[in-house]
Amino acid sequence: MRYDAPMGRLLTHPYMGDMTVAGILHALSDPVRLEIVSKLLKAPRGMNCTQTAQTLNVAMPKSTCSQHYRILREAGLIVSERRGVELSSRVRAAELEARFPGLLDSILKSFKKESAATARANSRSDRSRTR
Amino acid sequence: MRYDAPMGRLLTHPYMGDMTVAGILHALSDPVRLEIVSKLLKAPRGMNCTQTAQTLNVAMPKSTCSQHYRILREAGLIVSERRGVELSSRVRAAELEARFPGLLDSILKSFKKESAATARANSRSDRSRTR
DNA sequence: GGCTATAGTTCGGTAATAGTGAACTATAGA
DNA sequence: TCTATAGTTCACTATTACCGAACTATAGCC
Repeated sequence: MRYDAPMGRLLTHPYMGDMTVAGILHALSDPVRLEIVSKLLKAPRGMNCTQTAQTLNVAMPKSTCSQHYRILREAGLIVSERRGVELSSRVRAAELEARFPGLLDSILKSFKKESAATARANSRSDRSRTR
Repeated sequence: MRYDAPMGRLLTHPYMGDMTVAGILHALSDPVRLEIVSKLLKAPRGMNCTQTAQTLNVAMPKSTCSQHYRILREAGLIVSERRGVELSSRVRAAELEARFPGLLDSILKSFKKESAATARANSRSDRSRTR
């Protein structure tokens, strides 16, 4: 039920029809992966592991990053293709939207709201600490 | 960061402010729990473990059912209160909607769509098997 | 071709989490 | 108090996650 991706036998992506809601929610049930997907959506040309790990300002071993990408890929959320030495990934936004309309948007909207609230809370406690 | 529920020291529920998107998605990243929540939403007076296990037409030990409820409860998705000998749970729909507008609806809408598609596929293969 | 550097995957270990039967706790009613 | 019902907790096994070390793939240079 899988097909080989353009870059060869290394990576497989599920068909859209094999995606499940539970699978998608599991893939997104981790703050790091939520962050990755939300960053990928803003990068029209895709992003690779290394770039992601840098922008995430969380120290993350590359093996861990690779696993996060694998989980997202196997859930059908992203496609990865090789560009020279690196692997560029992007969100399968149109396909996802066709299969589960509004789902990803709604999740990322909530996540954005939560992140903003957390950031506000942190900056408040920062100020109170330095006083 | 928790408060005791009305029925005593047994069950704790998180404050709404402690809910996280990742936590909610994790709680819903299981088809059984998605089913439970969707059934609970249709039962205005709440439902208990035993009823749930029966309507789910999946053989499920009560310890497993209890764990599913615990996970949903700890993620903030449901509240449980004692009614005599049984424990009645309902979805914290209004609070969820206030904190993450549209999130639960959107997830359950996708799940419903997927369930319908699966049911159609199963009935097709049933017919072809009996021919 | 070989050599080196970069990007990422896979492996192997340990740690955390899930499913489930058995034992236990809580409530209601006779 | 005794019994029945509903659910939780415990203990065990099995699956999954994290992360460092080793390995693979590609590109560029000589």
